[in-house]
Amino acid sequence: MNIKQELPWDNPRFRNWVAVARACHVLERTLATKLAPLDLKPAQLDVLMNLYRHPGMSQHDLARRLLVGRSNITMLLPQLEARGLLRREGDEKDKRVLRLNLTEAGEALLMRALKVHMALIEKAMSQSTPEQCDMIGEQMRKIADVLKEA
Amino acid sequence: MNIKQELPWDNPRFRNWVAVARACHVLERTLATKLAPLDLKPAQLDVLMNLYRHPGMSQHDLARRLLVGRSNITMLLPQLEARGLLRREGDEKDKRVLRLNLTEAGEALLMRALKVHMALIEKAMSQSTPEQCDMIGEQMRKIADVLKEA
DNA sequence: ACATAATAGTTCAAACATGAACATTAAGCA
DNA sequence: TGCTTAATGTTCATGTTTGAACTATTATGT
Repeated sequence: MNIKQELPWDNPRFRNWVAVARACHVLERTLATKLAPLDLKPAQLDVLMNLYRHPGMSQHDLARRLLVGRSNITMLLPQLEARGLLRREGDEKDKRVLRLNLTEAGEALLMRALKVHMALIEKAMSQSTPEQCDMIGEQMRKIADVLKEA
Repeated sequence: MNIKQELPWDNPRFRNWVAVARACHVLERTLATKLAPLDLKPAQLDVLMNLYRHPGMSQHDLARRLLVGRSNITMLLPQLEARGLLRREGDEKDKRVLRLNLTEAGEALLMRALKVHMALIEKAMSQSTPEQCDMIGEQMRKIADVLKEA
């Protein structure tokens, strides 16, 4: 009955996932400090990125994409709207939903922030070959899919 | 001068890292709900795990391992100590530091939580071959190293 | 030895995320 | 139609995380 042999730390999957979580954490914190000069938080950058790629999103859609609660979005958007980075306009057909769009200023700030974000990711992933990098992305997408049904 | 061609979304490294971040986020949220019956948060589990592996740690060491501020530890520990999961004892040599150790109850709860955590990770990583899994861990450790100097 | 630096931990206020309860609007169905 | 159910977004109370200022203790340098 050797308990230690059954410990997670002896399990490669466990050890390797811990490494993933740590890398994520470190990159997130680093991004936060690098974005500070732009007065942007990582969460806010996520919002801008998603609105750029999916103009006219509703708040609910945005919340689901960001994997956060709807109330979080409600608290997050007014700051960005007040800074003139995005617009919230009521949908004509469905008076419940608010359509979200970036402003010019929002796009401009996004582009500056993306340079920072991109540089950081380049630095982080520069150790991996393209094949390794693609494989990682592929596995991670599978993981997200598997866990969605959990 | 096609701006779109330079966008991060066309860059494999960027796209693949986004997948990593999403997978982490999903697993973290899932873990939180699965740990709820034990009245344990992921952050608290991290504390117990680190104290199990490194008995007698100081709060400062713990904070650095968890990539978190020292004040966070100060806020976090009293809850766990009040539940009898760990002990904080002053160091004899250096009266500034508090040495942290799990109690029996702490270890017992940790073992139960680890079963949950382990099962979740097994499920998530079951899609990857052992070779892929090891490669992912290796790359992630490199990333964490590279970013520490940033 | 003594003044200065650095370190460990705490406190506090502010920012942030969360989930439940709520109002408004839309959809489904008898 | 009218009634019930579902969906969108907001509000609010709670708990968490953070960073800066603070106290107490140890290290360093002259």
